[in-house]
Amino acid sequence: MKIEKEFITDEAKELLLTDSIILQAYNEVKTSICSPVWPMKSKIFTINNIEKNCNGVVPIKELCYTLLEETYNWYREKPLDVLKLEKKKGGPIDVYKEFIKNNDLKRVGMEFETGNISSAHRSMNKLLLGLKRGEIDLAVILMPIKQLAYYLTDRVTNFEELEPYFELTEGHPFIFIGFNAEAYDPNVPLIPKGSDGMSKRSIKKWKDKIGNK
Amino acid sequence: MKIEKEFITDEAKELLLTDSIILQAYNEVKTSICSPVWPMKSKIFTINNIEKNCNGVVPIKELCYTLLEETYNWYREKPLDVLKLEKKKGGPIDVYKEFIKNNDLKRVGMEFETGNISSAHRSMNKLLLGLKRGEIDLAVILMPIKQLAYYLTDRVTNFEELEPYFELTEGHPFIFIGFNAEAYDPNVPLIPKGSDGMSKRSIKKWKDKIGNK
DNA sequence: TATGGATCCATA
DNA sequence: TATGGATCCATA
Repeated sequence: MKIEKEFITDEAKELLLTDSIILQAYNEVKTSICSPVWPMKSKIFTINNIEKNCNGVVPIKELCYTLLEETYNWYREKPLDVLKLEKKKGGPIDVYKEFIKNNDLKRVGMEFETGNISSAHRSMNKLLLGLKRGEIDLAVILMPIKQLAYYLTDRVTNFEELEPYFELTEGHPFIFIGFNAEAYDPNVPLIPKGSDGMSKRSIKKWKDKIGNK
Repeated sequence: MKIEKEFITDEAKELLLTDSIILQAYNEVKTSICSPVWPMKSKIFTINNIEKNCNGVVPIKELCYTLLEETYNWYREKPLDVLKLEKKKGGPIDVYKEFIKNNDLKRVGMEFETGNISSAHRSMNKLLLGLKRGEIDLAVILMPIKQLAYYLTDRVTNFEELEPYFELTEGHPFIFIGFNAEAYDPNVPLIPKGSDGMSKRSIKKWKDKIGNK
């Protein structure tokens, strides 16, 4: 997979220039989102473009999550205190990591969005809530660009459709990343839809880490 | 239908106390959301509660829209300039009216939310964008409360599930209204799902008004 | 029961 | 093609 579009708020730009652990976080994210390949034994991600909406989305995230969790030690499903403890309502952040260096702690929350475009608004709002409440220091959303989304499940999140709303994150460190396949080819296998494509690998959840403390 | 929960930001409270046309808008909205009945010849809204998720949602909005459009002269599908003209991306606001009195113009944008809960985040974000850009002066979201939503299509918007995110609208005049059925009865007809329940009545669209100018 | 998601529909 | 929506699924 490759990164093709990006929007970085001024606050995030400033952090990337001045904070080496934030830069490390950003590099881990970029390496991870570029790691998915298709078909599985290929070196690049080639999407079947035989017709509109012909591919499912679930397996796309697989390798990215694996790298984040197993190589870079990010966690999955980190609850926000504001939702879990204070309001007792609302689910966790998709991916999360705490970076510590020289007594400086930086917490990064990320959402890998392949759900319906409306779901991306919830992801953005959740990360924004985490930023406003000071529970994370940087927010990231990963999503396909429109050109790729055309061949995925109808109405999945795409960079261009969320873009008009990026300005709602102004004043906060936020990074939006739009990824694309390296190649389009009607002869590669279709990505299965439905639960067939669901990975059975158990995920590295935040609550398991907490439980082990 | 009846109003059972409500959240009004400080800015909206202030407007309601000081601006008589905003108060009028609010009263029109309240009267309209209370107007739906079921079954159609009844005086109240009684929902079939035979089992979880047994009713569709589309016909619920019917009478509310009718009153807003035909009695109170609200319009449907008002585009925001920021989306339509500037960013050339994104759809219109669901319901809209301009109130004018003594040379004072107040524009109210509203969304009647019966889509998936994630869709309510988009509605909120769109109205917020309209407020931040100064294209509307008051935003309103209408949605079922959880108790009612339990008997509607799975995962439809409900007041309680959006509630943790209300604080993202702080600093702006925003009103959230949660409605409920007056009665629950397993013997009233189910509200049909799918397009069967879709009204064929043509709606009073903003662009038609503009076109007639 | 609660929650994020995945999928396809209807209309312009 | 673009966009809001309606519906049901999977998992905890």
